[in-house]
Amino acid sequence: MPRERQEKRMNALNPRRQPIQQRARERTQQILDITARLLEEVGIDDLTTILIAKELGISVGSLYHYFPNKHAIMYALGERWLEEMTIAMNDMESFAVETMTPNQFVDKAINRMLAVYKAQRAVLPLTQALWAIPELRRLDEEHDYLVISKLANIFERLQLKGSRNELERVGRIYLETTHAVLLSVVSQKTVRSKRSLEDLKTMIAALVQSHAPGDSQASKESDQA
Amino acid sequence: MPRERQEKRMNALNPRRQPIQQRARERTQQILDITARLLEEVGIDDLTTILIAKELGISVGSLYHYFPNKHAIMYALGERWLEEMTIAMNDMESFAVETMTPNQFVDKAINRMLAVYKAQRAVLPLTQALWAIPELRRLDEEHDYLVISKLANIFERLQLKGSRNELERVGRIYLETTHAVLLSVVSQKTVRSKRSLEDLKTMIAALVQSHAPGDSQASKESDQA
DNA sequence: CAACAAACCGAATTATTATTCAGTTTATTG
DNA sequence: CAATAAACTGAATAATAATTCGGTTTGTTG
Repeated sequence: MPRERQEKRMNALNPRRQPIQQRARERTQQILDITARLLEEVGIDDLTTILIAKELGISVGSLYHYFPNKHAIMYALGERWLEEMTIAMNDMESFAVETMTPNQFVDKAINRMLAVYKAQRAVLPLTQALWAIPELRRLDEEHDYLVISKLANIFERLQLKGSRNELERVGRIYLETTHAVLLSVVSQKTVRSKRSLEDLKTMIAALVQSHAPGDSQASKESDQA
Repeated sequence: MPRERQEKRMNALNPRRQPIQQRARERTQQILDITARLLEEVGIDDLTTILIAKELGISVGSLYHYFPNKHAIMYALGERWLEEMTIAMNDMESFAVETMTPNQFVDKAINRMLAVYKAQRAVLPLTQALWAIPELRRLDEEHDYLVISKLANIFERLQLKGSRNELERVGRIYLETTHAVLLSVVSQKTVRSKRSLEDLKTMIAALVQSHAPGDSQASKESDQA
């Protein structure tokens, strides 16, 4: 019963075929690489199929030989991103969380996430596109779900307080904050970049700490009294 | 020497005229209101001039009577946003910062910022558009500059450590974090929303604290030893 | 090397939208 | 109530970009 590739949904967004020839397999990658570079350079609005083709030195016709439409290329880029993130989150889950303090976990986890952001080009326009283009929205949601649920798993192992629902809410705050600040971090020069990364760790550590047992969010409350 | 309106730059993005008749002044506002609503509902990509006109019950021609082009409408929306933010930042600057603890300041400052985000429709698509559309980029930069420099002023008054440059870097982290999390906050229901707001305050408080004199970022370092 | 398929080409087609403009209606004013 | 300007109309135009398709070149295979 050969049905390896049957999980594929959204036919209109998947590559036309699994390329037969070596050359073709390379082309598919080239298209994605060039598209990522152009996305970074010119932004989503000026990213046209003609531009991609020209930059690659092939014709638009050839481009459409590999992808059924423009969104399919973006979709493939989004899948790449999601895969990287999946690996990273699995890495995090395999940390010996139980033997770590929350701060130790945060330190390692943020470093791991930073590596993903550094490796991937065009993170900002890509993630914006995943949100803005209805056909790609599902990928964005999958991404968020992945990160948030894995984080919630880890939060449980760290013995944080609160229901599953609550831990997932904290996961979203973690995600949004980390995403926003890492975008700054990767665009800054070394010294500033390093300091901003420290700031991020400080903030996320405070977030996690505030949900640890034995913390009654005391610092703020007492001030307000 | 009457030259009231001479600060206007970018003729192509400003309204065609200061409307003479009452009706017309209302129209200008209506256009902005409808555009903001549609921006929220359909997103930037499906926001067409025809749609705006139809939704308002006027013709495209009329739309162009008020604004020279589509970007000018977005630009006006961006200006509105920038004005709100300017008022908010001035408010913050007028806090009696010197008599407050950092945490007290953060509490009030975040509340003030939340009010801006709650009052404005379509914050996410609007800010994305300001970033993505070259003609509007200047507004985005003005916005960032406004917030960051005002924050840096306040940080100085709070006696935070570091050069002006460093305080502005911290201002950016403050801005990015607050923006990202407030977008979540305004989209959540009451209970979750309230908790996320608390989380934001916790994180920002930690950020500010870590730059206060007498703090050697001890908590994280000691853990890593 | 013939036959077949994979890759490729790029001009032509299609679709979508912003923008214009020649006129019409509505308000203001002397 | 003319006369003038403000508001308005919507079909026509212009520009841009995605997508198609008939045909060519290149690679593979028996």
